[in-house]
Amino acid sequence: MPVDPRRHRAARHAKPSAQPAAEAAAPAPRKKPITVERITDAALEVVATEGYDALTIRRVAAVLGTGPSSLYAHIVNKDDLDDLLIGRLYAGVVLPAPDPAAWRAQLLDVYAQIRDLYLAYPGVSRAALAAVPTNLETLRVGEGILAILLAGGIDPRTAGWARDALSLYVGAYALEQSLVRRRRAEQDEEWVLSREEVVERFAALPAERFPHTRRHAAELASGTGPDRFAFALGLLVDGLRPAAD
Amino acid sequence: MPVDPRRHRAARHAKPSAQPAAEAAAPAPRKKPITVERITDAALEVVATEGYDALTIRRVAAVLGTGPSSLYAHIVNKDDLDDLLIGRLYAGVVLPAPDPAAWRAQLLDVYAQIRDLYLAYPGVSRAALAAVPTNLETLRVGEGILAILLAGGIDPRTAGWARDALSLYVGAYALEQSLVRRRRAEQDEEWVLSREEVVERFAALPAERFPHTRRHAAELASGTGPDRFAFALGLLVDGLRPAAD
DNA sequence: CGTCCCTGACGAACACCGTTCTACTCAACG
DNA sequence: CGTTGAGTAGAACGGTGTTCGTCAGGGACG
Repeated sequence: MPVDPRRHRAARHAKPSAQPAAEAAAPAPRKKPITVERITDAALEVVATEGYDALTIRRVAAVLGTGPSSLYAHIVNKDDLDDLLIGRLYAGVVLPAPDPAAWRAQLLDVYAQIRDLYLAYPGVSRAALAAVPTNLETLRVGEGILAILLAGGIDPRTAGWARDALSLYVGAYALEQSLVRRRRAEQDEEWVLSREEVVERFAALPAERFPHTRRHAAELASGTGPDRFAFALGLLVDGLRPAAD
Repeated sequence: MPVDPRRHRAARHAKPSAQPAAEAAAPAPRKKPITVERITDAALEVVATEGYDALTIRRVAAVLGTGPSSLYAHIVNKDDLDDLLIGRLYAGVVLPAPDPAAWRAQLLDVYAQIRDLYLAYPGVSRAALAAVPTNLETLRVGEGILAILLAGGIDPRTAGWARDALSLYVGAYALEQSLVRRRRAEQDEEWVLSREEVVERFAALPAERFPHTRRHAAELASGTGPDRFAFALGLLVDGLRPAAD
């Protein structure tokens, strides 16, 4: 049995039943052995250049110059690869030391980091939304966000729920934004629209069925992606009131 | 050319350049011809019973007792099938007559309908998040939501952005919820956890790296899905203030 | 009535996907 | 030197979306 990648996977998650985990420091590989490290690198490269939809086992194997079956000695699954990927991504999130005076700004900053990460790797937010929540790196970021909220005087239960809501929104926002950009990139289809076209099309709707969409077409199409992002996060964050001010 | 399903697709969306669209009312099909209607029915049935992941062209064709290629005379794409699906789903959403005195409750009611729809057809929210926003049925529901917000005195631009944010959150919520339920259904894996197990695992995290997650494990795992849904929607909706009260 | 033609249905096939089976290489160890 | 076992792969299986070429059948027309 080739070391059983399931064991490696377990080590990347909150431990089910504290095992000391047999230490095995591989000392000096000679040529270029396939490692979880290199697989993750290759996967990240694929996602960065071609988007998450292009992230297939075969594509990653091709980057490493081998066949698909070679990866299965190191990863369990495609799901496992996704897990590796978002672990690596979240490892890059820098968490501020919680400052009770600036908790809102700190929160917005961390989520802006996550958003930019998602947008830099188009489509990964899909994997992030589907990720098992016990990945150690996502737990680390979650702990950091929780720390900021608690420092802001938010009670623990509310903080946990707010963290959930914010994470869900950011994931969905990035997913939609990635889809829009992809559609814009494949502009061979006629389904991509400029802002003016959207306004025009809304304004052309039958007045009796779509009076408001018609009348306010310009306002509906207004605002850039980041504007809408800031608006939604503001709504969520501003609704949080420190307990016993 | 077999009628070109692209034309049918276009008819289901906000029109790009108002064409009268040649009327062709097929009067009396004799046996059981394949229609867009029947394809949509079959697709809905598959999703309801086996989830969105099981929705494949072949699966739908099998329900109709034919091969996969037969569908391509009526639909353009798998994407088109998704479009049909969410159009049908949204057609079932009932929109209240906007009441300025009850706009918050009306808003929550409509989004609860959408949430329940998504949860009744596990995974469809993925298709909904990816849907082209010009589908006529989604436009109809969007118009209804907009009407409620405007009746509540929200200014048009804010209303549009709020509608976006709410829709994104509801979609992401339903997606995550569907995934959780699916994982719970395939409990052969050890990656499914009861609430007690989650608390236990959080409490077992290293104290120096995860102090808050550890201490507030119970609060973090508290609350049912609907609780968290209501909390997040409350946060978003309560942040909206009628202009010039 | 006979013929044509066009529309919808469909089987086969293509390229790709995740995953598994099996064989093979090759360094480490007794 | 012989054995072992971990890591590397090639081939294959069953699945996916989509396209191609064929074919039946019925309405239109001479």
